[in-house]
Amino acid sequence: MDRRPTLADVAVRAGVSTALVSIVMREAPGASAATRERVRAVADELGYRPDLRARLLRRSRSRLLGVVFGVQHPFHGDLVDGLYTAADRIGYELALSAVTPGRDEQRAISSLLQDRCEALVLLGPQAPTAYLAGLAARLPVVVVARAVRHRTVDVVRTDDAAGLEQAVDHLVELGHRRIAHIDGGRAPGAAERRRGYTGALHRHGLGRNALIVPGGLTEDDGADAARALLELTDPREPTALTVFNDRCATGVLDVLRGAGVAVPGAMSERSERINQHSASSRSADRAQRGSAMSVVGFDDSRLARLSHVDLTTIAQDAATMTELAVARAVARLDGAPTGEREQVVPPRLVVRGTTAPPAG
Amino acid sequence: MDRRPTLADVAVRAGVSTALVSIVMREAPGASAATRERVRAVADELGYRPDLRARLLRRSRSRLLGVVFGVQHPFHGDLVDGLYTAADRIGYELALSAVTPGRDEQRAISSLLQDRCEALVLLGPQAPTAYLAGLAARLPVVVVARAVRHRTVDVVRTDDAAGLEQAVDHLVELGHRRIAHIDGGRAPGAAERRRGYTGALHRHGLGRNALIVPGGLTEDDGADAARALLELTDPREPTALTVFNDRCATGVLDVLRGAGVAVPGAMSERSERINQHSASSRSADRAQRGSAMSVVGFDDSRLARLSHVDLTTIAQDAATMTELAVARAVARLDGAPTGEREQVVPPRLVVRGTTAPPAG
DNA sequence: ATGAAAGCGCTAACAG
DNA sequence: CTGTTAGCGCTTTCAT
Repeated sequence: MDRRPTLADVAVRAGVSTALVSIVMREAPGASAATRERVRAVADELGYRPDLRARLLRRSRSRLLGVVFGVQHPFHGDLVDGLYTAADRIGYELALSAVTPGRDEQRAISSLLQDRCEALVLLGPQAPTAYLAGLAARLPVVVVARAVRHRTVDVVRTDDAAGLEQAVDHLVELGHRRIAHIDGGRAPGAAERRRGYTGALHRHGLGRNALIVPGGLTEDDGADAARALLELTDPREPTALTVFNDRCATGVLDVLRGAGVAVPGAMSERSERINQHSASSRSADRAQRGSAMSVVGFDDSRLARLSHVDLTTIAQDAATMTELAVARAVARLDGAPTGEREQVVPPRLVVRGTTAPPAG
Repeated sequence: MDRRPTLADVAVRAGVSTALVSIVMREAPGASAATRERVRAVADELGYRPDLRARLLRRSRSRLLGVVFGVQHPFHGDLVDGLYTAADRIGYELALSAVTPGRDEQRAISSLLQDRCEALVLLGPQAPTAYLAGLAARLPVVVVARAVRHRTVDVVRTDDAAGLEQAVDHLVELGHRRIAHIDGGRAPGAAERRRGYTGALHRHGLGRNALIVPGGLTEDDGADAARALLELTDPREPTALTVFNDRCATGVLDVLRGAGVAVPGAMSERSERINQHSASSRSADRAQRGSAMSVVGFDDSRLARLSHVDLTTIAQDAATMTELAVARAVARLDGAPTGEREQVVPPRLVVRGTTAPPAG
């Protein structure tokens, strides 16, 4: 396997200068149609591919956006997809750097810095604000899906509070009065969602019924929270749940259904059967009374859309968010005047199978 | 925000030549301790970071490995993690390129080619063998988790057939006689796993009971397959299932449990309750008879390890596979003598909650 | 141990 | 329209 062909190789073979080849390859103006034709033919024949690194090295502007994402998070997958699309549209490349169990955020960012990215897009970063601020002093930093209050850091996030208000409104409209929230702890967005939940409950005069159960952002966190909920012996025992995110909601659903608590939706066949037949356990009591538990998630990740999950959820508008994030990063690079540091995208309620009026 | 510091900036500030700074930054021999100290101090002070692109451009060898992965696949996340570790250990960098709903494999590979990666590591690629072969003519290509029979393509994969044999052995040992397989269609590894399943059944003299249900690699595929299975009125009605992968198994589990079919494991509390109370539907009949369905997945992705899933599964040894993949890529680059094109890693049965002896 | 100089593959002025 | 030239930031001889 010999050396890859270079611009010079193509130039020699085509009998022109390297500059001309460069022009043709970049589809820049300044070459005759005939030359273009010939150069392209030779390039194809040689299997020539421009060396991006050399190109970027030479260019003052690298047109490279660094992206840090969590390899575990389904929603990050959706965001990465959107980022590719958005970057592509305006001729930017993406450099991906993953946060994995064995590779922390710090390293992910650090490697991107070496790649000469012009700006950084961080998906739900864990790093403290101070660190992000330090980073932003070196190059434009756009944080997605997390609130960061600092004047040098751009933020694109969903209106988490509004999302939870929509969720609560939906449930109240269905007739629910006792609605609990399984929260995300210190996860990005969790505080805002808690706030939205509490606010909405008060607005509906249900402040007394507020109940926040510690959760988290993984399925296991949801499972734990659901188990805790099942232990609850309390007049405020809820008929509906708003859950921090879809992953967590999945865990909740599994445990609830596993414990015989009816959850509306695709599985209702089973639920009905359970409702017909009494049993001795607490959760069966619940079933016996004909009660059911409605569940609302957050994100509208692919997870929620699965037919067997069919989760009512608050959709984050990944397409818009990624579009804004890329646009903002580029605006900073161009020194264009920009508006607010923080861009808040409205969420959207997606009603699926897991919500229904309370039984009884 | 002014220009990032370069080698030259550091050199001037430290009062030495750029060559010396280069030596210090690379920790190469040829500089006094005092100089090292001073240069490093200045570099830190300036926040200097070597430009990877320029470095790679100059170096003949880029020490860059391109990785194509599917942003949707949890198991690819595990592999990426392992690849980072393996590459890191031998001083290679990784360039990640994602396959997303809006970005196909072709583009993912193409962008890596421009990045001057020295070799490509493809995780479960969909591309036809011919295309991969063409690629391998240009640079070393290591395919992970898919069988490709071509003399120029390196392959690191799990012994899929052996994995399914282990799964079947485990179930037979528990006493199951009617074991069905939900397969992965044309997904990487699916054919081998089917073969392993069929072979193992024959070995146990259960060939007559073989039943292969069309599935796929997503949760939805599993859900569909499970529904099809529930419709089954057949003497061969199984008491246990081997499923193409963990994702698919998750869908299967949800539908089975939703239909009231007892599956062993964390959820058994509910299952027992159901078993006590008869109902009219087919699946309830199944429950009434005290039957249960054991389920075995494949991959041992994080999904299987979730407490509420607790899936018995065939573990792919991601750490070993990634280690081998990187080692092989580098061996090709070094022109080192290598062994077989195909390296097959043994899988390992991980018994968790979803398998138990057949009821009755 | 240190420095000068060449050049990796490409683009951007400028000259013709 | 085409060619020449000068670097981008770094590594690597080869001198000193």
